[in-house]
Amino acid sequence: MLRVSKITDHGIVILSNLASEPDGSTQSAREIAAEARLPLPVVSKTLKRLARAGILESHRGAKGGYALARSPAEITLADAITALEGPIGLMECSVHLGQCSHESTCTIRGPWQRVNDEIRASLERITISELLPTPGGDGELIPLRVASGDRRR
Amino acid sequence: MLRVSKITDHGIVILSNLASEPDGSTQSAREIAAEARLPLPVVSKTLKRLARAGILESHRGAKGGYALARSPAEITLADAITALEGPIGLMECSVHLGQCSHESTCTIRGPWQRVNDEIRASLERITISELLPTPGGDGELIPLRVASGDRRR
DNA sequence: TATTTACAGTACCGTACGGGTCCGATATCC
DNA sequence: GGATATCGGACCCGTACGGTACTGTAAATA
Ligand code: FES
Ligand code: FES
Repeated sequence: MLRVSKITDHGIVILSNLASEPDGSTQSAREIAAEARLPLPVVSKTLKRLARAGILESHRGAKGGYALARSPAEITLADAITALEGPIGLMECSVHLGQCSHESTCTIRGPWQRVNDEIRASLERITISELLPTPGGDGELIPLRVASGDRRR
Repeated sequence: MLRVSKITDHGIVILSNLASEPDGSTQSAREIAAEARLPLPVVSKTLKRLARAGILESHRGAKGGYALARSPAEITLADAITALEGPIGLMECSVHLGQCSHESTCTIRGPWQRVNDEIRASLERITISELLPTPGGDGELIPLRVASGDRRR
């Protein structure tokens, strides 16, 4: 299905929730889980990964919690995905060579690489702040800048 | 990693190999496996899926085998991926609603959908024939039409 | 028609990863 | 300094899927 992993899914939701808070505010894992209506362990694990990748700041102890390490407009979807499930690579050989059993006979590596780059570029274009409803109006969504005219099937 | 499944990976390689044969020619699963240097069972399963999806024609019995059901230029990557691993949907809720536990509180569905559409559009733009080396020159690759200027990180 | 070839479908197995639990480390507050 | 709250890391478990094997069925050939 070309799906991002479940944990990434959760992570994006969490990030967008955090981004809609006044900036710099820290929330505990428990609060975040409640807001996202997700089980605490899952949220906790997700937060840990995001913190380790430097997307979130973590503060321990009482009154501790997590906060965005930088502005939502500076966090791209590619950042989040990479942090949560590793480098973006559609195929095994997209991430580093020598994986596909026999690159010698395979002529499609180059073209695949371009597809990969194109998709990564798409994901790098979108930031967390673009996922939020507009601060003023409720429910209204910021329109995305789509790369080219969208062509449905 | 935002990876396509392994079977899709194999499928694309197989399709590109078939596409480089003179068109209409059928090859047995055994031959195809030999050419792709992949274990026969894996290739066999992959071919079955592609045939069921109508991308390949299968012919049983002696002298049977598989052949492309249509021109390589008419088979997009999206077709192949959909055939091999189901509909393209980055998140659970991208494919059909009512999956994400609580769509009511989730504000990011709309934007995500656009990201999904954009990526699917990319995959629909690329055909199998574009993965092949140019028929005349050896090793030279047909340049892809990238959607927009590629911006590396 | 008998035989051979090769695809079709089903069922089975092992690993990988999402999901969950537990204990240790650290900062705040009394 | 003790108590409490919260994050960090290691470990365990169940499911899902890639990989495999087996049996059935259709087509070609003699
Ligand atoms: S598919 Fe990976 S090198 Fe060919
Ligand atoms: S509805 Fe699926 S992430 Fe919100």
